[in-house]
Amino acid sequence: MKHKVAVVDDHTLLLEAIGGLVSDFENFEVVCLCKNGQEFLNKLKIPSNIPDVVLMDINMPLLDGIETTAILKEQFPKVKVVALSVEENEKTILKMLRAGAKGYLMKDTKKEILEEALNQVIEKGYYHTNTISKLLIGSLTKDETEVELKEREVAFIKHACTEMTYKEIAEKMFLSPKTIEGYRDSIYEKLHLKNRIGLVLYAIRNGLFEP
Amino acid sequence: MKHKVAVVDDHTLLLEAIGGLVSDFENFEVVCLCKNGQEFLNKLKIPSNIPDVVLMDINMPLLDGIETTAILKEQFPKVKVVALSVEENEKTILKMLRAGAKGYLMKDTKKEILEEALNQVIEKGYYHTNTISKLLIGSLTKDETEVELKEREVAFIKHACTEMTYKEIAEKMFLSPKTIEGYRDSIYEKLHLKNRIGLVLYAIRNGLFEP
DNA sequence: AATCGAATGGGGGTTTTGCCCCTTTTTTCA
DNA sequence: TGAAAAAAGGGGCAAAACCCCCATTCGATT
Repeated sequence: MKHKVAVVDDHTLLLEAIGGLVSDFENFEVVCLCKNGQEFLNKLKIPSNIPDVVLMDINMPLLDGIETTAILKEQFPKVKVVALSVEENEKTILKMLRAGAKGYLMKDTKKEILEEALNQVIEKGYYHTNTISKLLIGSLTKDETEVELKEREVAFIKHACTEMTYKEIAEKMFLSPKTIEGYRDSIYEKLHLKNRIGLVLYAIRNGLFEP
Repeated sequence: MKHKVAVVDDHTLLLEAIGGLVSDFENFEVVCLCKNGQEFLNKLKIPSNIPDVVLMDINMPLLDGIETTAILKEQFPKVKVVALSVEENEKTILKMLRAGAKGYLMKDTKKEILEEALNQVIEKGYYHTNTISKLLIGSLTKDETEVELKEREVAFIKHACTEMTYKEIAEKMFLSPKTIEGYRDSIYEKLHLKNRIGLVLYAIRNGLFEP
């Protein structure tokens, strides 16, 4: 019997194209094509839609791949998730793996590798390329002090990614300029930043701000 | 007789998947799958590889879609290019169209639309969605004063997208800090920027700097 | 030869930032 | 309830950024 595969990706063309690719594989059949996590989770209410493996994009509207994977892990722990992404940064990949993804395929994967990955996920429960394995090992040694930012700090950072001065940001946030400077100083220390340019780049690289 | 299609995309999986999709279309056959513009242009030396239509990604290593399209337009003006991209900014789309692309497909295209686009490009010579048409019209009314940046200014901007001070940038570029300030001032005026944050955002949004 | 315009560099000013120190108020929690 | 820890706010200072106007050099134009 063929293993069931679902594909979740907001880019319709890729969704259909990858679906087509998978349906050519001998051991697999496509049971579900969805444009985002929300739609996918809804479809799982019909048992015949429940797949063995999900090929999941990370950046999606409504419900992204990381959240979807986390919810899936709770509600359907047997369903394996293979992340399928087009250039992501290290932190995002790690988040996805922590959320419970059993595999991670990069953009430049051949279809034979995709088939191999699906087979391995079914048989061994996971599939990781060398690149991802190294990243995982690296993440263990790296100081995982997981700097966390407060709600107000994140709001401030978003404002800092504009041409406003701190005084203007203070007005926008109904706070004293001195408080804003306080946010800035503590953020700089936590994140080892030297100036506002560094802060803007941090915000962009970590998805706090979309340029 | 079937029309010949080439697909050029650095993401192997997408390349193969889209190739698979196209080869299912009735009027089309895939003659060429390439990972970048360089490889594609090389393959055209063999006449049987010359396609009627090229589905071309924009962001590629070695030779990107815009340059490839421009070269193709010179050497093989009969070959139609349809850009196929995953989230690009307005300016990039316009550059691609100016380079000679006859169509532009966005990420969320259904395969029926892809087939329709290919057919129309063959028959009418072009295919544009409403979104692109509006963008084209908008680009005509918009003040196309095409602010152009000098070579040195672009180099400076790239350095400005780091935590370096202007003095440090000056050292890196073997120039006086005052010259750097001069670059900055003239750029701010040309682009109507208020401060360095604005410059960084401009650089990112216009592809001068990859965050 | 005179002129123009770039590219480069400078003087001097104000504003904004970055970085110390500190106090008051509010929240949390043992 | 009382201590501790936050959040919010403040003073002051040096560095950096911003914004003027101006000088020199050098190659291209006419």
